[in-house]
Amino acid sequence: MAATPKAAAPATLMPLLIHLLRGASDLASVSATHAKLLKLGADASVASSNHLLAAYCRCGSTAPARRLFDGMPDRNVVSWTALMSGYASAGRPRAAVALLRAMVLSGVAPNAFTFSTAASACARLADAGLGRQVHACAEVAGYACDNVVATALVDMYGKAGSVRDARAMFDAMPATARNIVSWASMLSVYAQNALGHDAIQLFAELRSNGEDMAPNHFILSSVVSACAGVGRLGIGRCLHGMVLRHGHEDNDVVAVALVDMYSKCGCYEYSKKVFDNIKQPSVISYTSIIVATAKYGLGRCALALFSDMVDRGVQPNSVTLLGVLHACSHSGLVDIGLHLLHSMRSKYGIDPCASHYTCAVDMLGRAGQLEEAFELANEARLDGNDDLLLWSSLLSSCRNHKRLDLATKAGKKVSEFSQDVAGALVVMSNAYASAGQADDAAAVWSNMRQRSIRKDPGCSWIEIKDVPYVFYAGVASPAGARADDVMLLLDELETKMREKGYKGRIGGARVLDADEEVDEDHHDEGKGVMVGVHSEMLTLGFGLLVIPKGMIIRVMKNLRMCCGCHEAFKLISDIMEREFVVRDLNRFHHFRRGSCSCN
DNA sequence: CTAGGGTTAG
Repeated sequence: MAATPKAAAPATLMPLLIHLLRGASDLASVSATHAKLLKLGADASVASSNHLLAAYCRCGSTAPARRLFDGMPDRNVVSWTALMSGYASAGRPRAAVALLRAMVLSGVAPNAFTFSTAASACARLADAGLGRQVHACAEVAGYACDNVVATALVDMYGKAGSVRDARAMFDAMPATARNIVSWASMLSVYAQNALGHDAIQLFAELRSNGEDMAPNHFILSSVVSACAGVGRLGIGRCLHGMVLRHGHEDNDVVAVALVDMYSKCGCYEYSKKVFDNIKQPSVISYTSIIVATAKYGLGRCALALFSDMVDRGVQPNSVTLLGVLHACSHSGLVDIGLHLLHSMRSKYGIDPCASHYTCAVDMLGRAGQLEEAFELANEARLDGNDDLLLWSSLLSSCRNHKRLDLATKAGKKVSEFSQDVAGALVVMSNAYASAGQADDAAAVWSNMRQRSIRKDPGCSWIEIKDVPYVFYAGVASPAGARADDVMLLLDELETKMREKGYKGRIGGARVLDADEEVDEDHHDEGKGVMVGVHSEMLTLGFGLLVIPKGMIIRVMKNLRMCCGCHEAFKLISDIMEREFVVRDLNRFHHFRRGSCSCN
């Protein structure tokens, strides 16, 4: 019996169909091909429909894909997976995961492609619960040991914040199954979850037993960003070298990670150099250099970069505008900042959100325009945690400007929240303490103790020959930190500083005047809050001892640097004729010749 | 038909 033309058609049309669809990246040409196919009267085989389905999904058109899918008399695992992947990449991950259940119910067995797609949809949702269900299904179906599925699950657990599960998944993979993507995924899990030290350590493992796996741009960008997070300049520089050796310097993502790393390690000049080498900076490239410039207190310079960006036709996003506001805030450009806040919708089509308002309120507060700050805070009409953050920041400003009346108002607002308010309460306590109301300060502390609220301990660290040394206030120094020599040096410095009119103390216990690093053991009921030597001071002392003259001493801190230490650092830079860069929670201080870049 | 990277106030 001769083959009917209808049966022959798909076989002959298939290569043509694939060719046409491969070049079709927009809805118009995919539907044109679809129409042509229908006109030819070719019977829609499952394979050709799947190709069409995938083409619709590639150009992000899930609606026609869905219509096609619904009209298919037969659907195989490829049809289901193609549609699932279409939903996931079109920003509808929930619908994608729902398809997994539907396909099982309709009697089609998922394969490795299906499970990895489903896992990646759960990653987009950052939903570990749903992800765990997908993991269990994959396990039962025998696909959890497939290396692509396992890697997708590593990524899913990481994006959902379950770092331990991600690592367990990674560890369960046989060493031979771990390829460059598996390593890159695990590294990015650490980097994205602020576990820079773990990322750096895992990278070292990859280097020592990953044989022939040369680090690619995915790995380099993750590890560079891990260095940025923990301020490891030494490793960061070494990675920059690898980037150049492996020819990844033109990769935009790697470049951004380097800009960010240098800026967070206190090397603004290097950040700028890397940025200037980017041929066509993206929004993110511009944003990262604007944020870096802002953190360095170069507000005008940040604004110039911003207008440069707009002139070049690069559309700012919400993060960019936050960076620009931040720049205004830290350089006292209040009017420009407010104008930006109020014109961002009309000029750039971006609605100000909680972070923009908080930044603007902080800007007003910093400038001492506290009444205006209150007004804006009320105008913002935020809710929940956003509102708490905004009022806590305003409370800080009131305290910094010694406006106890307004601080009480803001403090009342803050205490209405039943959430973790440790930071805000410390600020409140210090507001009282600096206003000389030690009893009220002590009352806040005992209230905190009763509610068993604790604050993260402050710590500072420094990198010596690629080894980090971490110091805590009032706690034994790390091994090799020469604690006695450090204390001796600090005492000597204090004497010299006295001669220059310094009134504070750096060597012994004293009244706390900063909103951080409270060592409760030193707390003396009713007499004010006492602390030992601040961690940044210990770290600087150690740095002065071991880092040769002429080299910049780089100190990192997990909280904000306190005013007392800030003053002392300025004097010490003059006395010792040294330069230091301190990176604290949110900015840089470059000390040299008795002054600081932050003014 | 499948897995991975960068910027975010206080």
